[in-house]
Amino acid sequence: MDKLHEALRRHFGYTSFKKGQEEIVKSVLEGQDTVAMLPTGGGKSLCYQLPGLLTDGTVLIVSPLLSLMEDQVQQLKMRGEKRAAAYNSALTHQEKEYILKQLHRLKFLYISPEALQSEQMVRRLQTMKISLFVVDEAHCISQWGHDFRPDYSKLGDIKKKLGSPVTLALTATATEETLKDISRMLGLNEVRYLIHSVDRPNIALHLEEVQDTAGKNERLIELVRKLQGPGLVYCPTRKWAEELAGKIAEETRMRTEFYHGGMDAGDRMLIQQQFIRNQLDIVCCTNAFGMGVDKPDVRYVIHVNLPQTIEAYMQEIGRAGRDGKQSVSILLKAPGDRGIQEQLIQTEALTRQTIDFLYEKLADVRDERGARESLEQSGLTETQARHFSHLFFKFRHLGNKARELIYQEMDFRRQQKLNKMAGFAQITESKGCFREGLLSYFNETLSAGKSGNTACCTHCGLNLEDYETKGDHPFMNQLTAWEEELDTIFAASRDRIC
DNA sequence: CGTGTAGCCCGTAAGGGCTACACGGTGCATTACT
Repeated sequence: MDKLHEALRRHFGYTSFKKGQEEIVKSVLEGQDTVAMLPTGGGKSLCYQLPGLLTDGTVLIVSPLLSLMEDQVQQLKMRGEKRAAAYNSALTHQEKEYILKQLHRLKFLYISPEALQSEQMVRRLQTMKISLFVVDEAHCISQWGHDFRPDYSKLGDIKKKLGSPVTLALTATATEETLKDISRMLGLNEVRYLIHSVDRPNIALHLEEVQDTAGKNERLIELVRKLQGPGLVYCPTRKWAEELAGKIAEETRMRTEFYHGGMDAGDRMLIQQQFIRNQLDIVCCTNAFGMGVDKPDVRYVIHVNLPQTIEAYMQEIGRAGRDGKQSVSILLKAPGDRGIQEQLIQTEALTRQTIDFLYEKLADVRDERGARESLEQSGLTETQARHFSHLFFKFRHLGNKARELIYQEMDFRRQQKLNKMAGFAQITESKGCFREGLLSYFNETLSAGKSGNTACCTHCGLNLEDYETKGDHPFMNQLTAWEEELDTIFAASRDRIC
């Protein structure tokens, strides 16, 4: 047994790596900046935890969600690794101070891109040895870094300030364009790409045209009534998710809940846990749902509207069938589908005149914080203000060209991504294979062995009846005896806490 | 762009029909207050 496998066994208790892990571990241990794709549930955290344990210094992990950080830290602690902590706004003043003091003793530090902007934190990190700089869910850099969470685009600078430690960016789904964007934004030069196919052969692809919104809702009820669950229904708006959940619950009596970013953290956590523990049949959600939800047996994912990007679509349908069993994804489309997404993009966009006006207004502003305040006073939303001030400071040194660049950045990027998604959805008008069409956006071709696979897509002879509930029980996921018992225990302890 | 709703008209009154208008996703952090 070589050293690596020996360490794998000793620290994690595994005798072999999962697909793709070993390459990634070796790559970073060789000191190579690496951008890697690994299927969700494929054991991403091991890819930095094992190298971290085998080298001196601290592993710094940038993570997009507070809940993900908490999960990871807890898992490490449960495995007996106490030198792990998360640093973010969920902490009190005292806790933050404590972590800053103990920083050099940590093996794994999880942090949000925003918290990593803190000068105090950076100064402390500069005095330490960072063995590995990790960006988890690295597609967020490209997906959010340009507008929604600009601090993601500043990770490259931070990395440099920390003396450019070995960097590892991890994601499950990214087009070639996104992978390049990630490397560029992180300022990686000689980067090694460890890529696998984004294809998930056990997820059948079905697209279906309906008349209008009423038609979608009607068809959806029909589908969830028949399909074997559990399932996810992705909706474009919070309201739609709530109404659908109500309607499904009423008409099918299946255990249905909704989930979106407007709910408080406790409710969100509860729904997520219930879904994972098979106490719900269906969750109607917005794009807020999914990251960090590692449920193996989701049998279908239905979209009642176009997602905004192909990558979002991939991520979302990819939540089905993690156990490798046959699952199905269904996109219900209707003529005016682009409308909502277009509008969502537009509400954050600014006109040329507004940009000119605001550009003048910011002339004397010194820092981003001041800029944001001033912009919000001018009536911009929080997101708009952050986006604009980010672009302002990025381009202002270019003088006259700056405004034009800001204008282009604000308008086009997201529009283009939506165009591609809408372009893909038009595939129903051809006779082509959906899977081939979809993979082409990732510069992939369908690997051999597909012929005769009727579970591929609508145009390859997919039969939705194969995904319907069979057997006597109208509801899936009847709890087994021990699960029920466990539940009573949990419920009891929950009551005590409340 | 599409949907839902508030408010108006009509005028036996009630409620149907119309127009105008608002609204729409993703999460970090931070603040001053009860």
